[in-house]
Amino acid sequence: MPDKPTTARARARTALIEDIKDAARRQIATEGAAGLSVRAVARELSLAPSGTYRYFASRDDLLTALIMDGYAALGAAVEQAEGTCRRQDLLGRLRAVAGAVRDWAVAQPSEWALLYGTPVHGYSAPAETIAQAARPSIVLAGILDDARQAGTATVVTTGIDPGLDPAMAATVPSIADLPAELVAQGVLVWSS
Amino acid sequence: MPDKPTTARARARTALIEDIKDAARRQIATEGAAGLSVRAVARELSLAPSGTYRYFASRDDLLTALIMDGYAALGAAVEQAEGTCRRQDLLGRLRAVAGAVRDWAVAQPSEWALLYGTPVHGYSAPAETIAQAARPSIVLAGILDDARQAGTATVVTTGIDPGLDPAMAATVPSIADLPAELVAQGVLVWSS
DNA sequence: ACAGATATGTGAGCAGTGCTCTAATTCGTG
DNA sequence: CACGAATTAGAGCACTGCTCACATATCTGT
Repeated sequence: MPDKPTTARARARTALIEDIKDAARRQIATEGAAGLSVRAVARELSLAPSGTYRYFASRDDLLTALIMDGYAALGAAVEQAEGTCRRQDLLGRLRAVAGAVRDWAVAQPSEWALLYGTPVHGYSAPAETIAQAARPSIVLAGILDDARQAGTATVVTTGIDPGLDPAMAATVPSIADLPAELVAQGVLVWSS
Repeated sequence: MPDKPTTARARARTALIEDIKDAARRQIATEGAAGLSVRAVARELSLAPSGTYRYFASRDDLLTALIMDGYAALGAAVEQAEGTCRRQDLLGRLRAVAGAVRDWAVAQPSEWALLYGTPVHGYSAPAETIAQAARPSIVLAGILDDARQAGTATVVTTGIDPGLDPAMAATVPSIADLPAELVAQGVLVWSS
């Protein structure tokens, strides 16, 4: 919760942080996540390369911030889409979630690649990202939970070989179907 | 068909090329594709950084060679696996192909990521790679063709939403099932 | 067997990268 | 107004991909 009467310097700081992230996003869209250059961002904003380190401790930190923003945006989109459906309409909620993911992915391909593409370098997601990253899965779990309580667990269970994902299948037998659907969409998207 | 009486220099060349690729593969396995460093492989082989450029014109060229090798190996594995099945055993051939892909992917995760992960930087696959890349798909197409001729085209068509892949579905209506299966496996693999 | 052509390896050097550190400047507050 | 804190600039280190001129080893035609 940001205080309203913030000092001019603080406002400048948050604004510059946003500028940096925007420039970085722009650069990622054209050069790819691996081509993100702190110096290039600095150039685009006409400030010294070392200046950016006052706002992001490292290139990976910047990347993490972008990823967090991405997960938050995707999570919000998914939650919003699912919220338009009646709670009993399980299949509708499922389709809404899948559609939201797909729409978001095609609308922002570079962001999608950032979230679900092959990890960069030796980058490992910090702990604080998983909370945001889990949001779509939480929505999903909610639907499946309602489905199980309704006794229609196998509502859309397809012919996917159950042995494919032993871990998931063991915990929640009916979880394999939608991930497959999402995954198919995702791959279609980031492969084009 | 390599001539047997090759000159000593030529043999040294091909050997060194193989050494370079091996070192690069090793490095990719630990650092990721983005962390491939020409200088590092040069160090590992105790030769001058510029020396490597006698064998690969650029870092991207090296990467391309590794990708080609990967596709060739995967294609060979798929073809070999499918070859062990009787031609009439369509479902068996399908499972053989899917299993071969999965086994290969788990056995060489870094190679798999190299082939089907998010593209690196601004790297675009040269034309000569597509021939190798198509080999698994060709095997697949062969099975599906046999299936169609046998009149059992919908042998394993699952509940996957046909609208997901309009292009593919339009050309070959029954092609959507196995790719989904493969894709699910692939994502499971490279995400771990 | 001996030139001459050719392939190979070396080292310096350019432009770029992430990141650190020190010095100078600007800004907010007592 | 003056002091302390946040911000910026700039130099510098170690690394990257890549080019070039030069020396060396190897193959080839006579």
